Amino acid sequence: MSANSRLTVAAHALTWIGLYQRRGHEVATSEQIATSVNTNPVVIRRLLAELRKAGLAESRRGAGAGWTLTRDLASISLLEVYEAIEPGPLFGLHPSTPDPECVVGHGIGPALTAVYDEIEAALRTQLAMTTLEDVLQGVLKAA
Amino acid sequence: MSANSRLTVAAHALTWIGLYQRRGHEVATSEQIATSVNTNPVVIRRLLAELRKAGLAESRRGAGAGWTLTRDLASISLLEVYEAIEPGPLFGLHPSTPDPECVVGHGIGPALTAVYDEIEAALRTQLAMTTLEDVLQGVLKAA
DNA sequence: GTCAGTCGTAACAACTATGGTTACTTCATG
DNA sequence: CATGAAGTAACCATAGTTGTTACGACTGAC
Repeated sequence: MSANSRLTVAAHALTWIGLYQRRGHEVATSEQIATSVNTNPVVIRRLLAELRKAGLAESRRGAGAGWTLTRDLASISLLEVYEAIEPGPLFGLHPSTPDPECVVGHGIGPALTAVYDEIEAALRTQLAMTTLEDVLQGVLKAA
Repeated sequence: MSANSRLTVAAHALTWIGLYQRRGHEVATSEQIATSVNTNPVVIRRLLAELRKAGLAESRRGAGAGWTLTRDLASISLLEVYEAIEPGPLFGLHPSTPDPECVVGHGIGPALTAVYDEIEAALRTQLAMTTLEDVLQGVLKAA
């Protein structure tokens, strides 16, 4: 898979809004964010719309419109961002149901599901350990 | 999406070969494996070819041809299988280089890379904890 | 009320990855 | 030589991601 940049762009956008608000601005426009991310504003709006569904961002319409965070950067973990934008499980099972007559075909699904569950739990634990405030601090340190 | 079933099919195929050999057979054909996985033999051959490059499987041609494991199931971890078939990193960075004039655009790459490295390390640690023998035991227990 | 600016969304194209299928070649053993 | 299976190329279909254009909906400023 790979080349899945959705988490990167989402973290970038939220961090950008957070820093912008911290500097005294009320709202950030999708065009401003898109300039920083180097993409199209619609891409930003689509992604932020998913984050809004998860309660992480809000949007205002009309004149002087734009995006705001609903919470402080320090209270948003990468896990919340990940869950807001990544629907499916990390590893999928078989495209077609394997042969139930075969011992392996019959038992491999449950066996792998147990393993995958533990792996995803570890992934989530790791994602939960980093907040967007941590990301912002990393950004400022790198600058 | 995910629907990334490559790890599932690879683990299934290797486990199947291992059990088949344990039962006294010398080689397993891609058609036999494909029947258990419920897919096309070419799909199995393509995937096993990648595992052969990684040194996990071997193939014999000609009459009486087929596939064998190079090592015991207990000595093959899911991490080795994963690395043999998943080329890229779990999370990608930006599709286009973000704005270097922007503080966030400039620093977000290194900041996220550090985070992603830790996450992948945790994923690999978890994958390394399970061997194909563990998978086979789970399969037999489920049956 | 009008206007301007911005979000909300649909629609489309391009690209990539995955999965499935057919067809043909290559090879080694009996 | 005949046979059975791997090796591989060539497609097709599907789905996800990214980028783009276009247009409607909304709201604050005037």
